[in-house]
Amino acid sequence: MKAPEPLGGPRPTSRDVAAAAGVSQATVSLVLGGKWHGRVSERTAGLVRDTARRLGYRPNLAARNLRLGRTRTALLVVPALTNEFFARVYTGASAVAARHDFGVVLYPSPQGVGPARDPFASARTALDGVIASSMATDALHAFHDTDLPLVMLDSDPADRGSAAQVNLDIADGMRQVTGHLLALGHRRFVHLASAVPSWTFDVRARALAAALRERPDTTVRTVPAPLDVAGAREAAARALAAPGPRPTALVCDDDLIAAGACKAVRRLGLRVPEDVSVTGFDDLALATAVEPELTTVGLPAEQVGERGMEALLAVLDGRTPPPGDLPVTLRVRASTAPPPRA
Amino acid sequence: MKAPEPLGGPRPTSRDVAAAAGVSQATVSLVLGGKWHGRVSERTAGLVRDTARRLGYRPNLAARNLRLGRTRTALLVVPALTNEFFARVYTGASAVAARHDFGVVLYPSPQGVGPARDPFASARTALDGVIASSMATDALHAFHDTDLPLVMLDSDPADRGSAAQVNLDIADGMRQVTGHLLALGHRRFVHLASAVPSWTFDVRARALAAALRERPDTTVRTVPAPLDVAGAREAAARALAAPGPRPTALVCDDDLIAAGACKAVRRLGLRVPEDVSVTGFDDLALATAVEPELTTVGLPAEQVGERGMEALLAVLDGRTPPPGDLPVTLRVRASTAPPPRA
DNA sequence: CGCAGGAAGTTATACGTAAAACCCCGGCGG
DNA sequence: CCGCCGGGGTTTTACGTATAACTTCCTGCG
Repeated sequence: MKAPEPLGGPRPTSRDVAAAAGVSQATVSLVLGGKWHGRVSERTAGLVRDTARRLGYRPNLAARNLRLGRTRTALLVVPALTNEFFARVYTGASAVAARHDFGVVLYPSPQGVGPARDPFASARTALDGVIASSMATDALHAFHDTDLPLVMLDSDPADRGSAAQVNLDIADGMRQVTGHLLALGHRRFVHLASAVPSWTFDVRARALAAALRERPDTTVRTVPAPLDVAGAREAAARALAAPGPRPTALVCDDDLIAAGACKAVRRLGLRVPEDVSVTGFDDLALATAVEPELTTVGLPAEQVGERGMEALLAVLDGRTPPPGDLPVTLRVRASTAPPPRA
Repeated sequence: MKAPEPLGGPRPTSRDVAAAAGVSQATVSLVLGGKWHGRVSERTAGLVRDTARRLGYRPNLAARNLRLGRTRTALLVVPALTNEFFARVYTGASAVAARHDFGVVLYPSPQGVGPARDPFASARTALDGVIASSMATDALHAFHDTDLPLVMLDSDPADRGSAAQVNLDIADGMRQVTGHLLALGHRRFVHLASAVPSWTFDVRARALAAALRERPDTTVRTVPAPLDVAGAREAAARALAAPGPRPTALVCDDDLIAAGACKAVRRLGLRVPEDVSVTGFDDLALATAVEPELTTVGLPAEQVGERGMEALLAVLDGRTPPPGDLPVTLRVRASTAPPPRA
């Protein structure tokens, strides 16, 4: 009836449990490991389990990891968790991991770009594999070199190497956005493009350019914008103040940029969407919090994490992860409308 | 000149390095561990380091953790990473950890409430300590029982037990909000209160009630609201549609709720802040993305994480973490104004 | 009666590291 | 000439677990 090791005393080991139960350490390991059928009697197994519970036994994971040579732990590399998209990716990956008795540890790669510092210096535990999201090309080399199974999320197929990949059909998203705006009658576009160099943004730019190239009556200007509302607002303000006819549609690489763009439009005394249409990307919580609600592209972020983790598990299992991009969906809301008749 | 273990071959161990360098494993461990001064000659040390680099040696962390009995890893328990506040807490904790050569692994406690499933089942590595944020009382017991050093963030002092605590001066934040609104002339309040049972929300309610109790000419009604924009909007709509004189100020437990409240107000054809003032809490990115920008209470989320990690390190070091709540700041923006003159 | 074979364990070993304890040798003070 | 010291290592052990290999006992069968 005494508390399980009230304090001070070191944690009980499987040997302690064995001694208390009057069996050998191997038996304890067998029973608690679940693979004792036909090796240990029901009665002994029960006794062992009770004793373990009574002593408050918890297996030493460091020892187990050493013995097994695996840790059932994956490293998830993300640029920044404060970005809702990556928080959702983590959530998805973590959920699948939990289901397979896996753990996920994060490596917040410094500013999402540049030659990330050695992530393994930060990992305090051995890893079974790596899931890297939206990494810059050069940063990836650090991983390719480690012979650890690698899954890349939302990243350039050209960097693929021997890694598995889980990608979003970003290009299709941008095509849908463009199609939607063209159908509404827009012809003069500004692309508020993220300044962060990353495949996920390059694809947006290329898809937009490709779509408009087929329509000679359209114009588009690309303006770089930082990935935050205040900075994006300024960038958008400058874009709108530029000489020449005013653009009727602002195509933004991200919802944060779109929110900033909306503010810039209104600051000029114009209305969204009557005077200027604005589109976002990602469909963050923000998109339905602002007014007007943003027309944007919904990305299945959790699914990216889930598929990423599943791919890693597949690789670890010697299987080949299923190919195929994840579909994205255009969410038409209130920030887009036909251009003014001018 | 050959690549460090191109593939296939198992990772080299310290023994492999020793063999290649023609020294004993102990020497390798000594040199790479950095504590060899006076034990190993400069020349040998250099040789060992070169050999290790050449073979691409990485110490097996599972073995090290086992040997040392410590992992330099902390568990951070958070309700949900998609909540920007907790993502920032993680960021802060992680930064301090990295500086001290520590790791942080997350445990996303299911829906932030209820008797969390055993977090140690999910941790695939042994832990040196736990940082638990905004936990429900009962869920904490699971941790108190483990004899692991525990730091609690933003949680009820009554649940403190033997753990260290890092708290925000939430009550002061709510006092400032209330003071600001009273000074503007508001008298009829609605408190849109989070339905999640948690100390951080209870304090808001108590502080608001206490502040208004001193002013007999005020009225306040408490309306529960979910922690998302859409749900909060509905809750706010119901509150505004209630019989009796319309409230002039909506005090919200969270920026998400405030954003929803703003939308509800406008849906009724009213304006924020001319007809109804709205205040938030947390100062998320959202607060400056919506229009009007939200008057809210800024919480130093990163600092919470930093102080939490520092407190844990202190405890592990046998020191006593410094007490004292972290200050919060009222951010007066555009969503509050004097009430209409009726 | 003898022995195969299964049930129920036990003994022994390996995982890779850190570090305590030990060893050897050259120089130096007594 | 002996003993001692310290620089520069090496040998050895322990950490706690999982599991392969081995033992023992019993039962059933030919």
